[in-house]
Amino acid sequence: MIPLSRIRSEPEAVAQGARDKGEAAPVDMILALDETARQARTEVEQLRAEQNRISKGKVADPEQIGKLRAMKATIQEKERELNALEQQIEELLLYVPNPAHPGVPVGADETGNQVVRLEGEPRPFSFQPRTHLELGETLGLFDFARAAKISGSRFAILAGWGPRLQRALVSYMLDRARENGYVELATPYLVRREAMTGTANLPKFEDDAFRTDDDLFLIPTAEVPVTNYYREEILSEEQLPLAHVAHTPCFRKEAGAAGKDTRGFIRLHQFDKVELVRFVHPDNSLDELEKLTSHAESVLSGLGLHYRVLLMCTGDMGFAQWKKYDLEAWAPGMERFLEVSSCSVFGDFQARRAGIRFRPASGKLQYVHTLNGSALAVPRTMVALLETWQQEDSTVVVPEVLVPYLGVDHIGLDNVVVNSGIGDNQHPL
RNA sequence: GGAGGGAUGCCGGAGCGGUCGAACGGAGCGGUCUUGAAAACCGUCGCGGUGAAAGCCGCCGGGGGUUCGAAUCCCUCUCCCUCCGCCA
Repeated sequence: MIPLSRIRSEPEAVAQGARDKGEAAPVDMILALDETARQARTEVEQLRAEQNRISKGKVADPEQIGKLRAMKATIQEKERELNALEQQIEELLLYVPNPAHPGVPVGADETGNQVVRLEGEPRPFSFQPRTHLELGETLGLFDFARAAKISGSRFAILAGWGPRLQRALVSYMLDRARENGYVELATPYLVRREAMTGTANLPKFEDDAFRTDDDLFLIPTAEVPVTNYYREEILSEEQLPLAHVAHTPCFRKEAGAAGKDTRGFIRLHQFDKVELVRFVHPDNSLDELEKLTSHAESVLSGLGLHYRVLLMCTGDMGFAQWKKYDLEAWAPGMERFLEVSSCSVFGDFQARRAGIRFRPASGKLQYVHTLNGSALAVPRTMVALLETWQQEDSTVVVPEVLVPYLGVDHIGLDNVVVNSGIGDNQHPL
């Protein structure tokens, strides 16, 4: 949340920051309401001061009591007006986006993003690499038809080696994060409205989330429960930076993306993700973003995947982000880069909404800065992995770091996992 | 689901209609002492708004009400705890 004081002191910068992101900030409306509210506040406070002065100590004089009684009615009325104004301002403030850091390139859409670096080598192929869908067909990893039967489109069922590969990836990612100093949390997948507001998924993006009858929301990312972990708390300066990792499913309506990636494993209503979250001192949050990004990257390089790092431009970085990198892994079968991670720093934007502060050695309480990044989104990582490490016979070599987790060094036709016994219902081979 | 109890500053914990922004303890900060540290002692110490400052205003879980006056009384919401029931 952008504090009202900042909107007063630099309204044009805030408005421009919004425009750069392709959004409209209700800055003028806020300023107008604020002007009215300030006048009302002065009036109320003066009346209050008067009231306090008179009623200091016990009041016995009936004349005074009569006067106070009259004042009370006036104050109550004015105060009601003031409260209404303040509430409107608060509500509008929630719709003001976080202006990007000055170092972020201004751009309208993904064409404005900058490739910061390219890492690893695309693996050379002596044959035409297949897509993960073809590989999955051969190896019996996915079952989209039955997923649709049960849950509709954009859901996936993993089968055989599929779920095992997912578990291996998740374990690897979590262990990686722990090595990098992140304390693991296992969180609820349903959260309250306040938590969604804290990370700025609400109020503006309510349509993107699944909501229950009890006004709980299925988390769109572990960012929500983990960032809100320290909600309304005052941390000590020595605790910073705090780093947490969580593996959760993520639920997204993705209403805006209709018609894009409608089939397969790339865009799902539910997918697994390992998320890194950092709570840091405001003085070094930009350095912390580099650190966080490198932690996410270490998973990709560990898996031997070719990837690129993009600095997102203003128009493609989102409502709350201050600066953001995307990590995209190369999928040789599909011949495209897949977004497997977004690493962002939010400044104090989320901390203000969630009330996460710390006590500096001297001076007033300050808001922490928050960061988060996927490390990584599991399905797309799996796609890049399968497509990268496939062999000509459609088997897949398991990257060395995953072998201890998976227990085999390749996924193939010889060791494919099938049902057996009565009522045998084999996956496609 | 049923019956009770509770929510106070960074933390613990008093307060139960007026001088309470809140006793007391701990933590923190400043100091005395010490070669240094610990202990002990002294002092300081809630958050936010507004203001150059003095000050003024608000805040005792959220919202509403009673009253000249509410942390204290009433209503309501949220959360936590205890007991019973149900349940993986």
